[in-house]
Amino acid sequence: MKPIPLAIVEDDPIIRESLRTFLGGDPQFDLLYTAVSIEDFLQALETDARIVPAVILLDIQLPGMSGIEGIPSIKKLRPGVDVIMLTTFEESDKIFAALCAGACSYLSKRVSLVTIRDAILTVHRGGSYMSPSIARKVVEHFIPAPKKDDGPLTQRQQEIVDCIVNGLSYKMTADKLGISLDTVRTHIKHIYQVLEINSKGELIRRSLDKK
Amino acid sequence: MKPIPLAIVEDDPIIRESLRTFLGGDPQFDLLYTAVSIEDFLQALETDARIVPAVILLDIQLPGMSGIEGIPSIKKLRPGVDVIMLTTFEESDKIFAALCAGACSYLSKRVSLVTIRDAILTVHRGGSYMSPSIARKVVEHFIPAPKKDDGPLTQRQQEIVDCIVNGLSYKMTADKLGISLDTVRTHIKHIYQVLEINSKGELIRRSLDKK
DNA sequence: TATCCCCTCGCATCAAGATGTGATAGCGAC
DNA sequence: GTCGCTATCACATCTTGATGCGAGGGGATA
Repeated sequence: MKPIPLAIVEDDPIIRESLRTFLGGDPQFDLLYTAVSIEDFLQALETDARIVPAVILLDIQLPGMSGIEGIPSIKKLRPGVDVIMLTTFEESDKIFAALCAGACSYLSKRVSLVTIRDAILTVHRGGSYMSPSIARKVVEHFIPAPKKDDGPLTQRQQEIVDCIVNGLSYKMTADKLGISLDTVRTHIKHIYQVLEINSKGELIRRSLDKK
Repeated sequence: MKPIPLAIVEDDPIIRESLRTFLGGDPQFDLLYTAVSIEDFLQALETDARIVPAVILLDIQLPGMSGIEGIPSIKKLRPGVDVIMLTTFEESDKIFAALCAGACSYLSKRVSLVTIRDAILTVHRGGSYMSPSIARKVVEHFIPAPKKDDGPLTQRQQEIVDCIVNGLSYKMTADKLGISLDTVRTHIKHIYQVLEINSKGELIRRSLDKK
């Protein structure tokens, strides 16, 4: 198995050297570059085409451009790279921002060097490793989805709304529900009063937002 | 440390017995119940109030009600429980369905018993463990977000659309952009042709969807 | 029973949107 | 220069939507 080309972007000298010593000394890896900032790293990538890491360990808290902000630029220069975020923070915001930016793994800095090593191997095999507490936050992100209050609408009113939101006209809605056009109008009227809105546009926007 | 109360729902006798033997023999756990189906398990939870597991190992592929379908019912009877899905499948659909239903961990059945044990401990500590390939799929779910094509609209057309989507009428849009009402109409006409739609509702829905 | 809410329907009116036909003008491409 | 695209404006017509007023039937509840 060929060694995995690596890069590290970390400003803290203690952690950086610790990583460099541990990973650089492991024959499974080929540590190509160690940067102290995104700017530094981008510069290196631009000037030296030989730096093509498969995996990057990226600190999230960096002087200048943050790790998250840097991901797009890095991916632009080295599209295939997998990014592992290293961080002391576990705020949901940062986690999701990093994942959305293209990070594929997110580790707390408190984990052991062995765990980091394993995470690199996992990522390089096409997997992903998240610290347990971070994984939990990610998982919980999916749960609030089913939390949608249907508003104070009656069941019938909700049916009307569904039709309208799905693009049906009042007439088509009337046909579909087997009621008269005027009845649909009446329902809409009441719905608008209850929801305190006054146009189909707002109704659609409102319905789409909560889903 | 008190043993962690467990329950297992698994129809395959081999896997079930394997889990039962391994986990049941571990003093860290207190294996309260082993069910072969959701129906069986729900029945047990209803009739025996002493069955209050902290963690449930739940097969996703079960005869009768599937594991995913069963999660809401289980959570209803035992709200605080953490659910770990065990599965041979790694389809994104199933993963997200399970997470949305309230599962907090998702393991491939191919992992070792030790990994399952560790996952239980992790989950019970408030974390989450996902098999690497599954974690990767979860992570990738976040990435396609920034993929929004603004459509083949010209810049001017997009301005019109923005106004409309923000709730302005044609007249208000005309005033805001400093053009005549008829011009707005003309633009809308062209926009509808290009987008192949034919109502304001569709326009709004379409615009909101991609954001 | 009286009351309230929900669903149903009708009519009327005005505002807004959808659609067709046609015209003028600037700008870049061929 | 002509062609094509974009942006602008006008007029006409028809459909749709928003809103007010009124009304009857059914079910739940006090």
